[in-house]
Amino acid sequence: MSEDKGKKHFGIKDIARLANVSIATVDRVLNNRKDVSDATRKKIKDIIKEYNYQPNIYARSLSVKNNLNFAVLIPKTSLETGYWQLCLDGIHKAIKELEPFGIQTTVFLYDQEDVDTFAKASAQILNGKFNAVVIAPIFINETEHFVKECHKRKLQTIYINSDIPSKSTLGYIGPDLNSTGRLAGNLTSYLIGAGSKILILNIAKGLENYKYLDTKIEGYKEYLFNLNRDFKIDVVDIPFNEYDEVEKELQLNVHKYTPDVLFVTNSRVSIVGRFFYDHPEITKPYIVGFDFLKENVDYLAKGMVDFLICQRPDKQGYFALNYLYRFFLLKEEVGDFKPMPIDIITIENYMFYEN
Amino acid sequence: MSEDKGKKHFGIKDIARLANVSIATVDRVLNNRKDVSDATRKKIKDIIKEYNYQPNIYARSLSVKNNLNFAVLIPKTSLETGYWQLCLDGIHKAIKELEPFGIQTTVFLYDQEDVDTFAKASAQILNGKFNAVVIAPIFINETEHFVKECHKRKLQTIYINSDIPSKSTLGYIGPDLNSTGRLAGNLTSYLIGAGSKILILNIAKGLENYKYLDTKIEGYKEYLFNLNRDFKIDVVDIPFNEYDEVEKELQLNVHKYTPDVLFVTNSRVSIVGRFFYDHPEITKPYIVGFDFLKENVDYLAKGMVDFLICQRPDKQGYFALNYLYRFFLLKEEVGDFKPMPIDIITIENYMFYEN
DNA sequence: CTGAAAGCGCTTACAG
DNA sequence: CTGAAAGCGCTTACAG
Repeated sequence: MSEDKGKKHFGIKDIARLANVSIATVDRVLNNRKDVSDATRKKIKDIIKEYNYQPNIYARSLSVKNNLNFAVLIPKTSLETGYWQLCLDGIHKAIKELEPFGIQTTVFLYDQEDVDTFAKASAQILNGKFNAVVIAPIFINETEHFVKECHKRKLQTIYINSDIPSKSTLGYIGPDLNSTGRLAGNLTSYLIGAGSKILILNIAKGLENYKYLDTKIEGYKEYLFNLNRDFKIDVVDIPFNEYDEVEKELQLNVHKYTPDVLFVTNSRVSIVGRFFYDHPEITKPYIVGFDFLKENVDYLAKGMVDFLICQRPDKQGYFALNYLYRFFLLKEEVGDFKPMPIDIITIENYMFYEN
Repeated sequence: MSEDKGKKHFGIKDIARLANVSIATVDRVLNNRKDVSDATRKKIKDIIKEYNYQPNIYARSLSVKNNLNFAVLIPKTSLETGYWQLCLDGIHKAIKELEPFGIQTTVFLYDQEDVDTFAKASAQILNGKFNAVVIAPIFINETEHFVKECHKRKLQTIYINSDIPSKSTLGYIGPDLNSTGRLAGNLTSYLIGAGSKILILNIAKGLENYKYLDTKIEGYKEYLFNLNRDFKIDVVDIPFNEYDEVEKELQLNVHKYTPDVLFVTNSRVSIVGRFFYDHPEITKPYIVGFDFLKENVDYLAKGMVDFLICQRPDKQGYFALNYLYRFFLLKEEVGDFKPMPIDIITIENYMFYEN
């Protein structure tokens, strides 16, 4: 009926006493260093196991004088999307937590519409004295080139937000994009009957940079196709410009396709919400889109957007650095793929979403 | 294009040097203790502000010798529901993290079908030397009595999982139960057309102990009623017994009501999933229920359950203790209501839900 | 292969 | 009102 937790901290000193050695020797065993006889090593290991010794990581963080330098290379926040700001928020949270451990982190931001800024920033990183770099691989070829150079210099790499074929050393942390699409398909399937019309909307500038949208769309279509419910699915690309121009395109396509569901493949779903809000004369289809941005949530709250699928960019940023910390300091193995949860937000749970 | 983070830690020593005082005096100012002249206090405060001094909480945790004792009073895990096990998992995680700060936590488990066990455990807590207690207030009157006694003894209290009218000193951490019901209503509304039939199922032993289910049901009905879509809603209580008996009840009620949606108000939704899995001859309605328990997820994965609404019992447990830590050690103000996120899980995102 | 000592950035008696 | 010193549990040179 009651579980007790007692015992004052059983520390390195206690081990030393029990083993009749100095604390330095215990430390050597704890950190798997050379220069300990097998006999004492075994004796100490046994005591550690017997007493279930847990090191005090705070004491360790105090005494250890790390000199780790991490770099972060992600797109800068643009007016069009606050998505990367959320990611940056998570990164700053991690930076603050990591500082007491002697870890310095430098953030490099590039313009995702200007590959030169990526090249320049990545060159800076290569010339710096970094131990690891967190990369959002928007430019696939340039990233491939960059990580190759990193690996030559023994610089660890980790991807966030989307994965690419050329491997980083520490894997990828972010959503499974195919599943993200499948989830959108799953939600869509609950909204409409057999034979309904679905319009997939890509609203973006320079679509060539957004290969990962294709993965989402594949998952979406595949899921719906396998239901055998004879949905009519069309895909339309709309360049992201002034609202007025996007509106014109929306008007055209909505009239052309009269969809029952609109699936917006990225965080620009608020634009579509605004469109139907401004045009109450047009029957609103169900609308599914991405990301917990203020403007998206506004139209969710107004009932214009039905489902927002969220992949926690803040957590991605936070955990990317957290994994680096664990890799370097705690020597933990890190798996190749660290999937992020994929959250579903509606008008009835958005107010509790933030922590 | 790049944000720099530099500077070795600016510490209490640096402040002391700049202010021409000893570190003890700086410490006095930092911790708002008496016995410092206004002049030096101001000088030090200015330096702290100017250099944006951030204390190293790890160093603090090392040197401070806290003697805090927390108690946790929650239902024990029963065979029928792993819900409280999840909560306990989060609590154990927090206990481990809090130990290095000199915080001892004792868990008391009571049987939610036996009020005597609650009385006995709460008496034990009152006789102990605790500074605070985390309470899951299943027994409303007994909890009211207990917290009154706690408050007489200057014992801080905090509720988790569900709230009750008699106030704890540190508020409530958990879901907004009315919203939880509304969210279930919201999802339901996407599944069915006007005039559809909905059956609400309470499957529980000793229903009188589960007042909080009523709050969920209220939110659910209210949401659906306000849509004016002429849904037919019925509520049925089924005592929780052997599966065979529940099955019989289910069979009766499904035939009687032929619902289009089944809303199971607690975590016993796997039973309903199993029922339709075992009876493929009966047309399965849409099924909405609660909680990320293994057996529920199994039937979600099998396509028998459509939506699971999850209120993160693990996080509730973790954060309850985390709040106590912040209240006592960081002197943070804690709000009255700390809402938990309400998550939606389907067959397409459950595999990424756990962290 | 092993140990004594200093130090990480704080807090806490204790002495003045 | 103020300061010198010890100590929290570790790690890190340095000496042997």
